[in-house]
Amino acid sequence: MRQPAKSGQQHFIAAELIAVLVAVTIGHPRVMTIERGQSLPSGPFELGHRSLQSGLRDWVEQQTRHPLGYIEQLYTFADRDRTANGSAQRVVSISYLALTREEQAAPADKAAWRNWYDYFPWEDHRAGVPSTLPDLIVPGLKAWADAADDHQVRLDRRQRTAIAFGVDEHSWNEELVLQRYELLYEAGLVGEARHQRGENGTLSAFGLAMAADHRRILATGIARLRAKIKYRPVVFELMPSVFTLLQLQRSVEALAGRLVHKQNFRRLVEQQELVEETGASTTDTGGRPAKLFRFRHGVLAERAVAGTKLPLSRA
Amino acid sequence: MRQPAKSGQQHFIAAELIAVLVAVTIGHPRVMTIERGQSLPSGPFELGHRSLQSGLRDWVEQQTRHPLGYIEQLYTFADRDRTANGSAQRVVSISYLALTREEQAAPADKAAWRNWYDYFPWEDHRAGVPSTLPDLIVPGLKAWADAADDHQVRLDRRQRTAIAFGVDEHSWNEELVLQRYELLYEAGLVGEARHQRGENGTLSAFGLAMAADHRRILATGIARLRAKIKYRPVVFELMPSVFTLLQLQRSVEALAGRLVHKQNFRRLVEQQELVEETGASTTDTGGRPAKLFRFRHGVLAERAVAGTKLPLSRA
DNA sequence: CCTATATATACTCACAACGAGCATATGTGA
DNA sequence: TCACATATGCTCGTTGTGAGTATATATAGG
Repeated sequence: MRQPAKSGQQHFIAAELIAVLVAVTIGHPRVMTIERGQSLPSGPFELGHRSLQSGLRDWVEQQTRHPLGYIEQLYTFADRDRTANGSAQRVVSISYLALTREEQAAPADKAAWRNWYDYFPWEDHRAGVPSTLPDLIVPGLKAWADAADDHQVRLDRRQRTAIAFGVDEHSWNEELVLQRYELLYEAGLVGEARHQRGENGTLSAFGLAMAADHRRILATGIARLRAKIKYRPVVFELMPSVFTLLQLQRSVEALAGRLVHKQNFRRLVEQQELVEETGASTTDTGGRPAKLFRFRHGVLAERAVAGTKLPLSRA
Repeated sequence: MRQPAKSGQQHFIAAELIAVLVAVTIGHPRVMTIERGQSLPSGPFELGHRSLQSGLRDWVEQQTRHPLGYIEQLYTFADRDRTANGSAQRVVSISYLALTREEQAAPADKAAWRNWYDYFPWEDHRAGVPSTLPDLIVPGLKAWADAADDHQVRLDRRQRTAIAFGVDEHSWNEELVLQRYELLYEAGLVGEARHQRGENGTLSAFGLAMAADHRRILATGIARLRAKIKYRPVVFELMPSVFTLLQLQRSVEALAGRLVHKQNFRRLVEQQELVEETGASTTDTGGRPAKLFRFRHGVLAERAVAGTKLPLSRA
C-alpha cells in the first residue's frame, strides 16, 4: 500500500465551481453558457467565499448577470491539471445544478442561453426517435463494439449500447443521459477535440462539443434533472409565477425529451395538489381558454416525498 | 457584488476525504470508526493519489486494514478551519459511502465496527417505535418549537418535526435520517459538544456523539443507503457470496430500521430475478431448511432500473 | 413416535397507481 | 356555420403492493 503523508503535512490544491444553469422557454430547455457556447459558467473557490454555494452564485452572476434560484450539488471530481509553468497541479471540480426562470435579465457579454439539445441531439424524442439514432449513432456504436478484440468486451459493449439507447427489447430510458454520452465518448464519436460542426455550419448528429469535460457535466445535470422531476416538484422553479397546465406539461416534456399523456398528466398534478387556480384564464393559446394556475408553495413544506418500494410490514 | 480575483490568481485549499464504511452482520448494521468510535476514517487528498476514490481507499485501508468494495460519492462541503498558527484556512471535505462485507479482516488498532444505531437510537423501528421517541425526543422538539418567539417559526418547527418524526397524520419515513438529525441538532438535543453518555456509561436516548460533523455525515450516508436499497441491488454488496432469503431480508431490515413482509419480500426478489439458487440448503437456522441463493451478477449489466413516474404517451 | 416450534412456500384478496383511449365542452378564426 | 385547437371528464385494463391465510418441511425434546 502507498504510504500516506505524515499527519500535519498539508497538500494544497485548487477548487473550481461549475454550474449547469437551466431554464425553459416555451418548450425549449436551455442551458447557460459562456465563450460561444463552449463552456459552462465556472470559477475558482476562493478564501473570500462564505460557502461553496455562495461562491458559485458570485461567479455565475458575474459571468452571466443572471441570478441563481434553486441550487443542488451534482458531483465532485479531481483531475491532474497542467499549469502554465508545466508543473502538475491538482484541481478539484465541484459541479452544481441550478434552476432559474429565463426572463430575469439579459445575459452578459459572451454569456448566452443555448438549447441543450444542441449538445445532445439524440436526447430529444418529442417528435419521435431522431433519425440519426438508427441511421448513424447506433450503427457507429455497433461498429465500435465489433471492433473489440476480446469476445467478452464485444458482448459488453453491445449490451451497454442496447440498454442505453433502447435497442432490441430495451425501451428508451430518458434518464440514461450520462451513460449514452459516455458510450459515445468511449467510442470516439463525440471526442471533444474533433471538429463537431458540419461543413456548412450545421449541427452534427453528434452535437456541439464543449471545452474540457463540460459536456459531460452537462449530461450529468440533465440526467439528474430528468430523474428529479419525477419525484420532486422542481419543474416549478423553471415556470413563471402563473401558467396553464399545458405550459407546465410542455416544460416537463422539454426536460424529459418525450411526450406525456395530457389527461393523465393533469390527473397527477391535481391529485398531488401541486397547483391552485388563480381564478383567471387566458386565451393566448387559441382554442378553449385555459385556466391559470400557480404553484402551491405549501407542498414544499407539507410533503416528505420519497417513494418506498420495500414490502413493508406493520408488525 | 463581490469582485472575484483576476484569472490566473490561485487560491489553494486543503481537501479531505471521508468514508462512511458500512457492513451488516446478522441483523446489525455497522459502521467503521476510529478513535473509540468518535470519528469516521478520513485523510487528506494528496498529490500522489491517482483519483479521489483511490485516495479514499488508501486512507481507509491504512487506518482500518479493511478494503473497500462498492464506493459512491455522498456530498462535498466546505468549512473554514483554523490551523495551528491561527490563520483561517479553507478545507473542502468530500464524503463517500462505501459498502463491504465485515468478515474480510480484523480492523486495525483504534479502528472498530460500531452498530450505527448507537449513534441514532431513534432510527431503529424494527422492534416497534422506540419509547424514547414519544417520551423524550418528540416532547423535546415540541418544547424547542414552542420556545421560538416568532409565530411563523413555531409553526414551521412543529411541521418539520411532525413530518420528520411521523407525528399526527404523518407516517414514519425511514429515509429522513438527515432531516431528523438536523432538527435535533438545531434544537440543541444532540450538540456534539455535550457529554452524550449517561452517568453510568449507558447510551443516552440521543445517541453517541462524534467528532466535528462526522455524525452528520453518517446520517447522510444512512439516508442515502436507505433510499438506494429500494431501487438498486446494493444490499448484495453487504451479503456473503451465499445466503438464505431470510438472511437477505434481515439485512434489508437492519438497514431500513423496519420490518418487511416476508412473503412480499420474496415475491419481489424473485420476480426481479435478483438471485439464483445454488442448489444447496442450510439447516443452521432451525426449522425447515432454507435454500441457499447467490446474487445474479447479470442483473447489474442487464438492467437499467430507474422508475418512471411521468404519465408518458406513445404518440 | 409425537409435539412444539421455526422456518419455507404457495395462494388469494383488495386497493391504488398508471398507461391508454373515448367523449364532450368551450373558445377562436376563416 | 364549420374547422380547429385546446380543456376537461370519465372509463378500461394491467400492474404493483400491502396484507392475510394456509400448507409444507425441517429440528429438538420428551
